[in-house]
Amino acid sequence: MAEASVYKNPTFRHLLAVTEELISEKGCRSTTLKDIMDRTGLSKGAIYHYVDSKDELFGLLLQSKVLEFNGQFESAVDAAVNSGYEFSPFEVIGKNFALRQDHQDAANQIFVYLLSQENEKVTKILHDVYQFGKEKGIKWLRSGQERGVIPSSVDINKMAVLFMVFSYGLRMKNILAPNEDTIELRDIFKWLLKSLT
Amino acid sequence: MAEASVYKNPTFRHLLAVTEELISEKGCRSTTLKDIMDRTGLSKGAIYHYVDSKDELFGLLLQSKVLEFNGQFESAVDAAVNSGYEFSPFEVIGKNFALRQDHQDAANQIFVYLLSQENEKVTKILHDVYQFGKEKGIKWLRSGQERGVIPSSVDINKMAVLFMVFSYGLRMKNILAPNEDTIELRDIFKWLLKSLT
Amino acid sequence: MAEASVYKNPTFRHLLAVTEELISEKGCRSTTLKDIMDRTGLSKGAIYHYVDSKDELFGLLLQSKVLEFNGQFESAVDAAVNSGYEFSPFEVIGKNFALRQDHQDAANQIFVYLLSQENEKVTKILHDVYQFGKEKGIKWLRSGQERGVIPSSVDINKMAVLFMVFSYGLRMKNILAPNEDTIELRDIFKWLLKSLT
Amino acid sequence: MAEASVYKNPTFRHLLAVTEELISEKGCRSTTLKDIMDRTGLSKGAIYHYVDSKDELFGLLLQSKVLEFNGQFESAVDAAVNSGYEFSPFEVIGKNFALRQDHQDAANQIFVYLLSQENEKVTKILHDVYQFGKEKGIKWLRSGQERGVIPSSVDINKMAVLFMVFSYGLRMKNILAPNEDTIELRDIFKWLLKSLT
DNA sequence: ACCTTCGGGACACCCCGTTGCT
DNA sequence: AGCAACGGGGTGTCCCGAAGGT
Repeated sequence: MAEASVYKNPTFRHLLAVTEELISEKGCRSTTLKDIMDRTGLSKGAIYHYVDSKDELFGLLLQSKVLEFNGQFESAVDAAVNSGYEFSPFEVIGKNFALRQDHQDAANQIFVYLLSQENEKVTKILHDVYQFGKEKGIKWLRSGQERGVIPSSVDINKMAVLFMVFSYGLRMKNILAPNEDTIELRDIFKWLLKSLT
Repeated sequence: MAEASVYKNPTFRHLLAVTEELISEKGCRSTTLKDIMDRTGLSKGAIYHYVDSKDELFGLLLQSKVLEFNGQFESAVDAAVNSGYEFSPFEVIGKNFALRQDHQDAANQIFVYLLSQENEKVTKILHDVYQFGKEKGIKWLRSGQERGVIPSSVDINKMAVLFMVFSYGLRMKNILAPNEDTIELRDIFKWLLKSLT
Repeated sequence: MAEASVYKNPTFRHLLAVTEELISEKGCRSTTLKDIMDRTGLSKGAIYHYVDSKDELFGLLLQSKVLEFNGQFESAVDAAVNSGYEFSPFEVIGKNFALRQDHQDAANQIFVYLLSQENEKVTKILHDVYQFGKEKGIKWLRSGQERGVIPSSVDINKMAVLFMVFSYGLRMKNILAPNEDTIELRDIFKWLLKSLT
Repeated sequence: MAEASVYKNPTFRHLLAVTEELISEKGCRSTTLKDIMDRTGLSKGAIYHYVDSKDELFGLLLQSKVLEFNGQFESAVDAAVNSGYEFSPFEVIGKNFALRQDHQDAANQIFVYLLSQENEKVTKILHDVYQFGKEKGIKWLRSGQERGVIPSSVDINKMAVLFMVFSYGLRMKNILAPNEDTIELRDIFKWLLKSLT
């Protein structure tokens, strides 16, 4: 998950912002290059100067959102730790889960859209996003262990993977059956904790 | 999940079979109508006589695979029950999980592909597939309860939904990171057992 | 050089006619698909229904012109034979040479344009056109031999190939240096006659 | 055919060398500016600093090859003259013909490619190349006349033009029907000599 | 002089879906 | 039940220009 430097370029940032807007409005499949051209004011050549394909554009947008989310996450953890308040990991991670369940969120839409992708670059981005989430989870779990909230017997790595699996599964469920069978986060936590001790 | 009668038509069955082949070979996105036309020998008009869009074709193929899988599942349960042997639900459900993790499987590819879909018909099919899986899970859990393998305190419905979420999540994980963090079936069984008590 | 039947379709004939017009006006490279669409009133899809690529369209146009020219040639020979007049082969072949030297002629432009082509279909068409010309030459030479105008010692096949080479060479020269070193038809006749004895 | 001085610049020479390589490998049409950029390591701007268009680049490459060939030709003639050996024009000119028949040769490919060109600069280069070849032929024929190998009655200019026409024609034939109807050089010489005396 | 980054737009081709005829 | 003909939108490739840095 490197080369975040690209995201500094104002034209490129604009390109990403517009793309995100459009995806939120009309979804990935319906967002055409022409739409992007029209709203950014950029030409096809300009866009293809920054990316190699529409899918890569979507992929980079996803990556940027993940990167951005990471910043928020880190700040939240730091704040919780430094404030001296009781460390409440469930709130932070809960937000993460909540976001992941928001079907309209552009990042989620892109994620799902890119899953059926053969493109190598995109595959790499997707894999990076997964790794990134897992590592973040590990970090958070470890922090919980240090504070005694999570039993030290728990296999952190396995637990993190399980978190990811559930997180992704929830996303899918929310697409398939948005308003039925709402799952409470506390149920999942209960389940996971029980399973892992 | 009705109108399975359509699947009787030999031309349509041929159409589905060819489509499945192609998807297994090249993936959903790369499978074009032209490919299908060439290999079936059918013209565009003939294909559109059976379906309204390519996505619907994919959707119906997915549905047919689910229906087919159901038959196998029911037989397995019946066989286990009638054989007088110890009821071994984990084997059956394990197969299900295993299948869902097979990234090459056409049904899985279609499922993922159709997730990023706006089409109403397709949404319905996807929802049906979800419901179908959930109901199957409920049936299986209830059967377990009746035999005393599963404690009666378990909320069958909630548990079935959890299973679905977990199943879908595994599928995603397998696409994103196929060879890392492999989750063993035995681990899954362990968790399931623990969570059920 | 088969499947002349395609040329019966009125839409396709129109397509060819318009393409020929455009090439005569602006040359091959400058004739775009949009030009053809605009003037034929056909859509992109309609055009690609008949041909697989622009180059193939050009190739088929060339083929049709050669076919058409053949008809004229055959008639001319028949007329000469049947009229009882002295057989004057040079006039007919002379016309051929003259046509080949006309740089503006669409067929010539296409021919030159397609020479730098990798496309397999196009290569085949070009080769067919060559063969076709050679065979026509052979026929004509043989007919001359039967009438005693051409000595029987002449190697008909070799001579036909020489004619082709010469014909193509003239075409090139006319593109490269249109107004210099003009080669008079009478000179060509003189050479041909001398070389034949 | 002036300004050979440009060819001294090492970057430009590199540019030409790479372009020649690529054309030999993939042909003119398939050789894109991007290919050239990638292999030279030069940027678009750098390339356009030396040439005004891709066609001009190809044209200059052709010119450089012709210039280079000329050096070899002159040396060969001088060597033949000075060595005191019997002047053997057929060998030298034969090499020329042989080269022209090599379809893979980059110079030939470019030549054919540029024929269908409207660009003024390119037209000029092509014309120059023609003139250059003709003059070389005249020089050689005159030398042959002085030595009595060629009858003095032959119109040198006309003969040179005929040579060019045949040379170009052979090139075309070789593209169209590479392995059929191989023409022996001696046949052409025989024919030309007969025709011109 | 030499080279780069950024940007523009024309173009070819692919691909899905519709229509009317048999 | 099946098909040829057709429409037209979408993507990515490609050549090139402009502005500016070294």
